[in-house]
Amino acid sequence: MPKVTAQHVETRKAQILNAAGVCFAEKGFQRTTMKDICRRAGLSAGAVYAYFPGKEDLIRALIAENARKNEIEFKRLAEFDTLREALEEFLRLLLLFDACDTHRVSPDLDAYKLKVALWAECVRSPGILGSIDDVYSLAIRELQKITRRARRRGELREGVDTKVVAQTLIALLEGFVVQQAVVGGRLGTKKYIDGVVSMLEGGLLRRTRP
Amino acid sequence: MPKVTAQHVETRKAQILNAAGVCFAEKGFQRTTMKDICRRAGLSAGAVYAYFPGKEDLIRALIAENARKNEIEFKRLAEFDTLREALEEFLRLLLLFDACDTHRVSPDLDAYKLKVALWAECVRSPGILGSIDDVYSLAIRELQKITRRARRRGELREGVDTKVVAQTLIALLEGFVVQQAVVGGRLGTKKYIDGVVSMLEGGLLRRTRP
Amino acid sequence: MPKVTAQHVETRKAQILNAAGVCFAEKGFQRTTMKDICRRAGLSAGAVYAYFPGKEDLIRALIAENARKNEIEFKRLAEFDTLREALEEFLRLLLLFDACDTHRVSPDLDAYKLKVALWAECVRSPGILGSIDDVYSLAIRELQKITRRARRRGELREGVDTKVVAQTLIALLEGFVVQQAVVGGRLGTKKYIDGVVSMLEGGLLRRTRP
Amino acid sequence: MPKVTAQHVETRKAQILNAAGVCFAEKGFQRTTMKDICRRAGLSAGAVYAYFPGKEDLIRALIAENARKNEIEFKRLAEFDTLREALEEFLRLLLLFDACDTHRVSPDLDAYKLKVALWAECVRSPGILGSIDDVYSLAIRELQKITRRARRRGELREGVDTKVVAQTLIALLEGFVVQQAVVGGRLGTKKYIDGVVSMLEGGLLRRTRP
DNA sequence: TATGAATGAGCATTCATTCAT
DNA sequence: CATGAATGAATGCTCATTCAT
Repeated sequence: MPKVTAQHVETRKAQILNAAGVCFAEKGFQRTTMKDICRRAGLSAGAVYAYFPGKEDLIRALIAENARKNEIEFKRLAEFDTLREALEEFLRLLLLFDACDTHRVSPDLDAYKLKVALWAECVRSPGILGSIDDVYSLAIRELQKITRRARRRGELREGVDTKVVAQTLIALLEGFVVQQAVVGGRLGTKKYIDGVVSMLEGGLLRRTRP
Repeated sequence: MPKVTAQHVETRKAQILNAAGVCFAEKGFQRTTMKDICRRAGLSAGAVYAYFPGKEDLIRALIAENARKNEIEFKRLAEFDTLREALEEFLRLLLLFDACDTHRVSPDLDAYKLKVALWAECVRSPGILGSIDDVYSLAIRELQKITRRARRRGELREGVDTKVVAQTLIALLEGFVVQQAVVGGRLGTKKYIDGVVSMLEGGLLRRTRP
Repeated sequence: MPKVTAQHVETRKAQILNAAGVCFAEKGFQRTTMKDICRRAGLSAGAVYAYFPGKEDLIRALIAENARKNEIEFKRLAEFDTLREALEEFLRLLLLFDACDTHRVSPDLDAYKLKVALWAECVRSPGILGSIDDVYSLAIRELQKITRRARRRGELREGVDTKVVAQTLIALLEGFVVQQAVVGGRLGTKKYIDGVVSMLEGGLLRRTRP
Repeated sequence: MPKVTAQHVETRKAQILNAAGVCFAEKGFQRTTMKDICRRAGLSAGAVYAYFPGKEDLIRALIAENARKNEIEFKRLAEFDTLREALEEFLRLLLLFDACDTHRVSPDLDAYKLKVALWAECVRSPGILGSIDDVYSLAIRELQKITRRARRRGELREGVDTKVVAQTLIALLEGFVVQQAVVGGRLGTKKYIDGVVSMLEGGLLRRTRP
C-alpha cells in the first residue's frame, strides 16, 4: 500500500502541475486562480491543497522541474565531440523540444509564454529567487565546461572568455523566447538557429584554415 | 492659465508614471497595488485616477513611452559610419543608458526588472499586445536598414540574412535583460558587451585581411 | 447528495434574499452595502457572491419572486364568483398579506418601503425594466379577464373600459403603498379598503335595484 | 448691490435645482453624481457648494419646491363650484401640468421618474421625512375641505368618509405616477382621467335623479 | 482521501466635499 | 465669486485558503 500510495501521489502531483503550467502560460501566474487550476486538473480545491501547500509552491515546483530537465540536457551536451555540434544541439534542444516538453505544454507558444511568466515571478518572490539562481549557475558552469574542452581541442578563437560565451549563449536562447512569447510565435525557429550558428561559427570558432 | 494647466498635467502624469515604474519593477504589475503607487507618488487615489483611467493604463503608458524612446535610439544608430560602431552603440545605449533612463528608474536593476514585468503583461493583455508589436517591428526594420547599408559598404559577410541578424541582436539584448533581472544584476555589463562585439566581429563582419 | 445540495442552495438563496429585502426596505438599494446584507444574512461576502453574481441580481431576484407571487394571487382572484368579492380580495390580499409575505419581511411597513425601493431601481436599470414590464402586463391582463367576465354576468356598469379599470385598480393599490411608505404606515388599511370598495361599488358596479 | 446679489442668488439656485431635477429624474438620486449636476448646470463644484451645503439639500429643496407648488394647486381647487369640476381639475392639473412644471422637467416621463426618485429618498432620509409629511397633511386637509363642502351642498353620497376619499384621490394620482414611471409613460393619460372621473361619478357622487 | 462551501482580508475604483488660487 | 485639483473614506467584488463532512 505504501508503494501504491507513493505512485498515486506522483500521479496527482504531475496532474496538478500539468494543469498549473497550462494555466500560467495562458494567463500568467497572478491572473490564474486556484479555481482555474482545479478545474483544469479535474480536482477539487481540497485535493490540490493536499499535494501542494499553496499557489506559490506550484511555480516553485515548476521551476524546480525545469531545472532538473535543464541539468539533464546540459549534461548531454558534454557528450558531443565538436563545439559546433554541441551548439546546434544546444539551440535545437532548448528552443524546440525543451519548449514543448519541459513545461508539459503542447503548443510551443504556451511554453514560451510560461517561461516569461516564470521569469516575472522569479524576479519578485524571494522564495523563488534561490532556486532560479541555481539553474543559471548550473547552466553557465556546464556551458563553460564545454567551451573549455573546445579550447583545449583548439576549436576556439583565442582571447575568448568562456563565461561570457556561456552568458551569450543563454542570452541568445532567452532573447529568442521573449520575442516568441511577445510577438506571438511568428519567428521562424529553424532560420534563427541556422543564422545564429553561422554567426557563431564565423567568429567564435577558429577558421579551420587561415 | 491653459499653459499652466497643460504643464501641470504633464508634471503629474510623469510623477505618477515614475512611481508606477518603480513599483512595477519592485513587485511586478499584479502585486503592485494602486495604493503603493499613490504612496510612492505622494498623491491620493483620486488624484491618480484623475490622470489615468485605471491601472492597466499605467503599463500601457509606460510601454508607449518606452516605444517612443526606442524609436529615437534606433534612428540615432543609423548615423554611425561603420557597423561595428553602430553595434557597440546599440548594446551600450540599450543596456546601459536606456535601462536607467527609459523607465525613469534610477538603479539599473529596477529597469531590467521592469522590462520583465512589462513583457509578462504584454503576453496576456490583448489591449497591450498591439503596441508592443509595433515596437518590435520598428526595431527590426531599423536594424535591418543598418545591416543592409553595411552590406552595401562591404562590411558584412556574405550569405547573412539581415532579418535574422536583427532578431539575433535583439535576442542578445533581451536575453541579457532577463539574466540581469533574474540573477540580480551581477552580470558585468562591460564584459558582456565586449565579448558580444568581439564574437560578432569575428563572424558577422568580414575579416579586413584574410 | 445532489438533493441535499439543491435543498441547501435554495435555503441559502432564500436566506440571502431575506436579508437583502430587509436591508433594501430599510435603507434603499443604493444605500445598502453588500456588507449590510452579509451581516444580516449571517454570511461572509464570499458566500453571498457564491449564490448571486452581484448586487443588482439581488433586486432582480426579489422582483422576479414578487412577480411569481403576483401571478399566483391574480389567478386566484379569477375564482371568485362576484366582482365585488374579487375586488375585496384583491385589495386585501395585496395590501395586507402580500405586503408581509411576498417580500419575506415581517413588519408591514418594510414591505411598503421595499416596493418603493424596487420601483426606484426599476425606473433606471435597463436590465430590470424588462421583468417589471411583464409583471404589469400580467396584472392588467388578469384583471381585465375578471372584469370582462363580470360584464358578461351583467355586474358591470355600461361603457366601462376594462383596461382603464385594471389600471385604476392597480393605481389604487400602488398609490396606497406610496402613502404608507412615505407617511410611515399610519394609514388605516381596513378603512381604506372599505372606502375604496364602497366607492367602486357605487359606480363601477351596476345598482342591483334602481 | 445687495438687490442685484439677491437676484443673482435666486438665478443660480434655480439653475442648479433645474439641473439636479433633470439628473435625478434620469438616473435617480444616488446614481447622480455632483459632477453630473455641475456639468448640467454649467457650473463648477465650488459654485454649487456655494449655494447648497450638500447633495441632500438638493432633494430637500426640490421637495420643498414641490410642496409650495402643491399648496397653490390645492388651494385653487377649492374655488370650483362642483366637486366634479374640482375632481377633473385635480387629476388634470396634477397629472399633466404639474408633471412638466413642478419639477422643471420638460418631457413628462422625466417628471414621473423624478417623483419616484424623490419618494425613494423620502422613505429613508430622516431629514426629509418631516417635510414630505407636511405635504401629505396639507393635501389631505385641502381635499377634505373640498369634499366636506361638497357634502354640505349634497353632492356626496351618504356614509362617505372624507378622509378616506382624500386618501383615495391621492392614491389614484400616485398610483398613476408609479405606472407611468415604471412602464415608460405608455398609459394614455386622457383615457385614464376620463375613466376615473366616470367611476367616481357613478359611486362617489349621488345620482342626480334616482 | 476528497469535496466544495465558507471565510474574510485585500483590491481597484468612485465620488461628496474642501480649499488654495 | 468661481474654479477644479485634490482628498480619502467607502464600496462592490475576488480569491487563496480552510475545514466539516
